[in-house]
Amino acid sequence: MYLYEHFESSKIMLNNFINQLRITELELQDELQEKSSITIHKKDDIIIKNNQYIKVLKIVLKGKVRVYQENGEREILIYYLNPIEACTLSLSACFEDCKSTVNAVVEEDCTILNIPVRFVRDWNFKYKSWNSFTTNTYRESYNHLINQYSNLAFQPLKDRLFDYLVSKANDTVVKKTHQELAKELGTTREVISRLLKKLESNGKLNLRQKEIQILK
Amino acid sequence: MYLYEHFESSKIMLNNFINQLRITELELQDELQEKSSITIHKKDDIIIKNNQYIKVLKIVLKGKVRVYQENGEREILIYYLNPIEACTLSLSACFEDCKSTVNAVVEEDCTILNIPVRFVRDWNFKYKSWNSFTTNTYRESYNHLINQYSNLAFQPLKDRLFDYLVSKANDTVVKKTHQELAKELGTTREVISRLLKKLESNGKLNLRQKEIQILK
DNA sequence: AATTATTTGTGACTTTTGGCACAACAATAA
DNA sequence: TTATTGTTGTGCCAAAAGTCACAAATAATT
Repeated sequence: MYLYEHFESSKIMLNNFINQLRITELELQDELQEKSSITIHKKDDIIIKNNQYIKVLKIVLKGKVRVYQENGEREILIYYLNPIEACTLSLSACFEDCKSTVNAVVEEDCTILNIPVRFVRDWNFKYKSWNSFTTNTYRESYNHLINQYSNLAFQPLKDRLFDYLVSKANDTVVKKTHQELAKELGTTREVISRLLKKLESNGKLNLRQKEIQILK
Repeated sequence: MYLYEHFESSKIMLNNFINQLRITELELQDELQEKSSITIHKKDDIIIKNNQYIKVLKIVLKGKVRVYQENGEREILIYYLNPIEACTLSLSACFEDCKSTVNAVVEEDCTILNIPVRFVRDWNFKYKSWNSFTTNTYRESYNHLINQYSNLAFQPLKDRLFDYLVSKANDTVVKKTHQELAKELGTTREVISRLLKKLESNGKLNLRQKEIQILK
C-alpha cells in the first residue's frame, strides 16, 4: 500500500470522481480532498478481510476489486467493484459499526479512495449529491444481488457458468483458470472443468490454457 | 382492498409508525397524513405483481407480507415484511422507475401505508428521520440478503430447511404445509417431505398434518 | 356417512453436483 | 534440458436434489 505514491495522478482521479458523480457542492469537494485518503494496490492485495472492523468506505477510482465470501475451501463472488463504484458493504458499515463478512482482493492494479465512515454518515444528509450517490449505490447493489440470488436458486450451474463467461468476456475471451471460475461460482474445480468440456463439445466454447473463447 | 375502512385505527397505526421511527419533524408528519393512503388487505391478497410498475412505497403497519420471486413452478422467498418495515424493492423503485421483479402476497391480514414514490424521493433529503429510515431499510435488507445468498450457496437444503423452521417457529411450532415450505426454499414438495422425515427420524422434529413441532 | 379435495409418504429412477485419485499437459525457472 | 509447479482431463463413486407415479392419510364438503 503506497500512500500518495503518485500524488498528481491521484488528484486527477479524485477530480474525475467528483465530476462523474456531479458533486457540485464546493464544500463537499473540499471535505473530500481533506478527509479522504488515496491508496494504491497491486493485483492480489487483500484490502478487506473477513471479520475485520470496517473503518472506511472504499471507492474504486481505477482498477478492479473482487468481493467474495468464503466458507471453508469454497468461495462465492458477491460483486466486482469497477471505477467510480463504492463497496456497498463498507457503505453499510458507515451507518452501523460492524465487522466485514467478506473479503476483497485486488483483481487489477487499483487506486482507491478511502473515506472514514463518520464523514460518509454526516455527508449523507448534508450534501444532496452525496445522498444520491449512496442511494444509487444501494439501489444498484440490491437489485444486482437479487438477480444473483434468484439465478443461484433457479439456474443450473451449467447455465450460470455460461452466462458468467459471457458477462465477463472481453471481446469473446475470458482469461481465467477453472479454479478461479469455481471460486467465483461457489463450486469446485473438477465440476467446472467437466461443464466446460461439455459446453465445448456443444460448440459453445473453445478451451485453451487459462483462456476460454466464447463462440457465437 | 378497503380504503379507510377502519379510519380511526388506521390513524393510530400511522401515529405509532411515526413514533417508532422517531419522525419528529411536524412538517413530515403532516405530509405523511396528507399524501399517503392506508389500505387493508386479507390473507392471500396479492399486493405486488411481477412485471407491474411500482407507483408507491409500501410499508406494513400491521400483519405480515411475503415477498418472493417465481420461476415457472418454482418460487423462492426474498423476505417477509413485518410491521414498521418497508418493502425494499418498492423503495428502490422510488429512485428509478422500474417494474417489479417479485410478487408480494399477504400472509396475515394487514394494514399497509402507501406513499407515492415521488414523495419518498423528495423526503429523503428533506427530512433527516426519513433519510435514516430509508438508509436503515437498505442496510438491513442488504445484509439480510447477503446472508440468504451465502446460505443458498454453501448450506445443504437439509440445513437451510431446519434453520428456516427454527427461525419461523412460533413457540416451537410451524404451521405450514410441505408445499409452502418448498416454495419458500426454492425447491419441490417431495424433496421437503423426505427431508422432514429424515429430520423426524433424527429426533429433531415431530410431524403432524400442516404442522411441524421442533424438538429441543 | 359418503364423497371430494388436500396433504403427506414413498418407491424407483434420473440428473446434478461433489470428492478423490491420478494422469496428462503446459509454463516457468534453475 | 530437466525439474518444478501449475493447470486441465477424467474415471469412479457418492451424495444431494429433482421427477414421476401412485398410495395412504387426513380434512373438508355435501
